[in-house]
Amino acid sequence: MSLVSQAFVLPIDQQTLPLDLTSTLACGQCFRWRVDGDGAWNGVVGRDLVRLSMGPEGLIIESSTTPTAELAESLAGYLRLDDDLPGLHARLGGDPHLREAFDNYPGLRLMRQEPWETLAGFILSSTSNIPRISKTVELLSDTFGDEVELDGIRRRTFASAESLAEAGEQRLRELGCGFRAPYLAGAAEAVATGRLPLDELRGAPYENVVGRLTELKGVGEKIADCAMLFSLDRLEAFPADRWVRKVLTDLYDLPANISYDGAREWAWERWGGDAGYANQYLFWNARQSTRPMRISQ
DNA sequence: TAATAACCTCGCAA
DNA sequence: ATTGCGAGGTTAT
Repeated sequence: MSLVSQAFVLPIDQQTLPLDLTSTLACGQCFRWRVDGDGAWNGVVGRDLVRLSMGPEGLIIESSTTPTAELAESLAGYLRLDDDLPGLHARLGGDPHLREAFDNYPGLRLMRQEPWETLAGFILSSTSNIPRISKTVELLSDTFGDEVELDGIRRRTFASAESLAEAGEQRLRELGCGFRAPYLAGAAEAVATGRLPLDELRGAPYENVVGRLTELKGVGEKIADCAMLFSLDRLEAFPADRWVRKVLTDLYDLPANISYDGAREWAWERWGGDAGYANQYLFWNARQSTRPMRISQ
């Protein structure tokens, strides 16, 4: 088994360090991870095509570049393995609705994705759905990304901001972006020119980051919150979409017409810096129990 | 400040 | 197979 010999195993103790690849990679925070026939997940992280699966001793990592301890460390950051999930479950588990979500998806983790890919993906999410977003993101990558190969699997890196800026609105419309095409092209231009330095936003105050992101046409508070929560280390971000808002009204008795800011303030009072995790667990639990998504391809 | 229509196209259900 | 509906929001009125 030459494949196994090339794999790197990152020890995982599910008791102290729970990790569930399926819920983490399928819960709607990322758009480019797929399960293959063996039940392993493959996705592109930076310039590497990576294949992940859970073995008895931990996370099995294969990569288009030789899997090393350094890559494993990088993926540990990508999967936010440093987040204390048991602690989170203990802090918020008194809430019966979160308790249910924790019990259903105990190893669901937020991720630390690349800011540009995340922002672009969620610009495309506007009035759309996960299958369509995934398809468009993949088409953009197939068109503008660089090929990477692992054990016969061929994928491409995500389309750079430069490539999408150069492509322009009309080309992005041809590739199925619809009315989001000018938004994506504009964001790509801002990032490519350095006018919007995404990586420098990581440490800035919350309101400043929201302010910078929402300067972009097509990026409102919800999409800004998604980019912040899924890629910019802002775990307090609370991207209340229609599913989460329905949870807030149906399960927590908040008024249906509560403002976006009102929902965020309410979440911060209740969950503080854990608001982002609460959001994702509630989103995925509601989404799966209402209209379960088929996890495949 | 708050409500409403328009925006592209595609996936999915009937 | 074909049709019709609604989709993880934002902007413009």
